[in-house]
Amino acid sequence: MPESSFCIARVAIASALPQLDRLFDYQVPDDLLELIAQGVRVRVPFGRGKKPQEGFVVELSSSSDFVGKLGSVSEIISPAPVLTQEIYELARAVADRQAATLNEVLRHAVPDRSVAVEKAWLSLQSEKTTTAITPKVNASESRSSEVASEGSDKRTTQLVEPRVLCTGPRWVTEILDLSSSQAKQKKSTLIIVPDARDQALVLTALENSPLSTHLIDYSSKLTKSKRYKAFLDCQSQEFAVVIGSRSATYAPVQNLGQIVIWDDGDQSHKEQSAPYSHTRDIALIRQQQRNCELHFLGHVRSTEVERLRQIGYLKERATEFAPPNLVFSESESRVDSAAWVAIREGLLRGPVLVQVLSKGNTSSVFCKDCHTRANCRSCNGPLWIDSRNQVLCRWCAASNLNFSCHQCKGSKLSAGRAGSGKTLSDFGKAFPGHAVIEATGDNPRFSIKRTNCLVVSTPGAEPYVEGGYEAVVILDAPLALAMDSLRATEEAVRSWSNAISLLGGTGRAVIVGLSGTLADKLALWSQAEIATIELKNRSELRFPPAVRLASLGGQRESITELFPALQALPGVEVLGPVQVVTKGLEIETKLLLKYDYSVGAKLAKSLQAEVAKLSAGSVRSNPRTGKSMRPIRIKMDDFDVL
DNA sequence: AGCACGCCGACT
DNA sequence: GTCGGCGTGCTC
Repeated sequence: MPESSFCIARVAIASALPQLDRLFDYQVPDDLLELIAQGVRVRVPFGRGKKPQEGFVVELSSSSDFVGKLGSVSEIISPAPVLTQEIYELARAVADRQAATLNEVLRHAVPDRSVAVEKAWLSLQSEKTTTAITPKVNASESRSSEVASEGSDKRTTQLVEPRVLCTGPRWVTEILDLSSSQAKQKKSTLIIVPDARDQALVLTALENSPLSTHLIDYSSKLTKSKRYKAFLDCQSQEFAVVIGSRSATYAPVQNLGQIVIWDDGDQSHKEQSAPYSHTRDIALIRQQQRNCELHFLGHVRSTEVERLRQIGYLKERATEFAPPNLVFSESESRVDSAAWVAIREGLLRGPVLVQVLSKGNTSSVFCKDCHTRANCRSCNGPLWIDSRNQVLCRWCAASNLNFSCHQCKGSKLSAGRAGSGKTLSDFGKAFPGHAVIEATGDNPRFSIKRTNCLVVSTPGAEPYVEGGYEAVVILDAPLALAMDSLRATEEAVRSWSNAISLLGGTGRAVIVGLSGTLADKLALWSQAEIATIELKNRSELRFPPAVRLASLGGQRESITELFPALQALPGVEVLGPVQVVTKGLEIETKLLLKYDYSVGAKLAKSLQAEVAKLSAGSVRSNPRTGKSMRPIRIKMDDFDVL
C-alpha cells in the first residue's frame, strides 16, 4: 500500500444534467493508484448505464462519506491533470453565481482533448522533473471574505488616453507595462480582450517584446489542437503572459499575478451560451480566490466598473492626457457640412474614419416633450409600440394607456427613428480618387496601410492604422442614443470614444447631431463623469447595474413551475411573464427578476435546485404534447431584455 | 440521459 | 392467469 491513503476519488461526472451536478465517490483500484491524480480524466461506472461515464477527478481522499457500496474507477483516460484545483474552484463558483452547472462552465474552461498534443506534452513533462506536473493537493485557503475588506490597491480602473504611439495604441503599451512588472516577479498575467481585432494588436506587440518568451496565444480562433497546447503550456510554465478572449479568464496558469481586462463594456465579453457569464464577473471571482491583481482598462468606464469603484472595490488610476480635438455639430442632416469639411481636409493629409451605426436597431418610445426614454408605470421597463399600435412594456407586458414621463410629467409619446438607408457608395461618389474601405463585423479589417483613404466602419470594427487617422467622423449619433436598450447612452459613448481614440496627433474628430450635457462632457473627455451620471440615472430607476436583473426563458409550463419558489424568495421582484417570439419563430415565455446583489447567491442556488428538480422530476416531458421539454435558460444578468 | 422498478389493460 | 404499457426515481 504505497500512497494508498488516497484510495477514494471524488469525481465530477461529465453530464449535461443539472441533477447530476455534484461529486460522486469511487474506489481507486490498486493498479490505478500509481496514475490517479487530482484533475485527470477518468471513466467510471454510472447509474444503470452500460458504458462508463467520463468525468474529472476533483479530489483524492482517504475516506468517503457515502453510505452504500462504492463503485470503482474503470479507467484513467489520460494522466494529464487537466482540471486543476484552482480552475475547479473557479468553475464551481462561476456556476453557482450564474445558476448554471459545473459542466456548462467547464465547456469554456477546459478545451477539447487533442491526443497527439497531449502525448507530446506529457513526454516533455517527464523529461523535466516529474514533480513539476504533479498538482499540489494542499487545501486552498478560502480568502474571499478577507479580500473584500482589504485595501483596494490591487484592483484598478483606468481610462486610457486617445493617443497613438508608433508601436501600437497607447493602451497596448500600458498592458505590456503591467505584464512585464508581473513577469519580473515571475508571476503570470491574463490579458482578456473582447475580440480578434484587439487580440491581434496585443499579440503583435507582445511578440515584439521581451515578454515573447513567456507569451501564450490563447485565442479562440486557434485550431483545436493548438488551443489544447496553449492550455497545457499554461500549466507547465512557471509564469506566462496569456492573451485571449473570454475563455482565457480560465487559463490554468501558475503563479497568477494579475488579470487585465480591456474594454469591459464591450458586449463580446459576455458568454453567449450557458453560463451566460461576463468576463468581468469571472475575473472578480478569480481575483478574490487567488488574491491577485485585477485591472480594468478602457477608453471609457462601464457603469459596472463605476459601481465597483463607488463601493470602494476598485481604485482609480487614470492617466494624464490632453483631450482630443473634438467638435460637435448640431444638424438635422446625417452628414452635415462640418462632417464634409473634416473628411475633405483629413483626406488631404491621410486616412479618415467614418463611423456609421450598424443596422438592426428597433424603434422605441420617447417622451415627446423632453425626449427621454418612456418607461412603464409599474416596473420602469422600456415601452414600445406593437403592430396594433398599443403601448406596452417590454418587461412586464403591461399596457401603458396613460403615459406620464418620469422626468417632465409630459403625457405625449413619440416613436424613435428607424435605421438609415444611406450607403457607402455615397462617399465613393463624393470623394473620387480616394479608396473607400469598408470594415464591419461581417467584413473585418483589423488594420490598414497609411494612405489617403476613407474608411467607413461600424462600431467596434474600426481598423487600426499606424500613426492614427487624420479625421474621425461619427455619424448617426442621435440614432445610437435612441437604440432600444438600457445601455444606449453608455454603448454610444463607448463606441464613439473607441473610434476617436484612433485619431492621430494632428487629427480632429466630429460627432454629428450631438449637443447638450453629453457633448459637454465628451468635449472634456470626461468619460468617468459620464459613467457616474449614467449610474446615478440607473440607480434612481432601480435599473442594472444598480440592481441585478435576471431573465428566465423557456416553455410556459416550465416557467410557471418555478413561480412558487421564486415568490418565496425575499428581495426578489418578479416581473412578467411575457411572451416573446424567438429568432426560430418559437413562442417563449420569459420571466424577469429584479434583485439586489446581496440576494444573488441565494437566488442562484434556489434556481439551480428548481432546475435540477424540473429536469429529474415528472415534468420531464410536456404533458400536452409529450415532447421532452428543453431546459430553462437562466441569465443571471440580462441587459438586452426585450 | 439511460435504465429498472412498479402497478394496470388485452392477449398467446 | 401473464406480457408490457410508460409514470417515477436514482445514479457513488
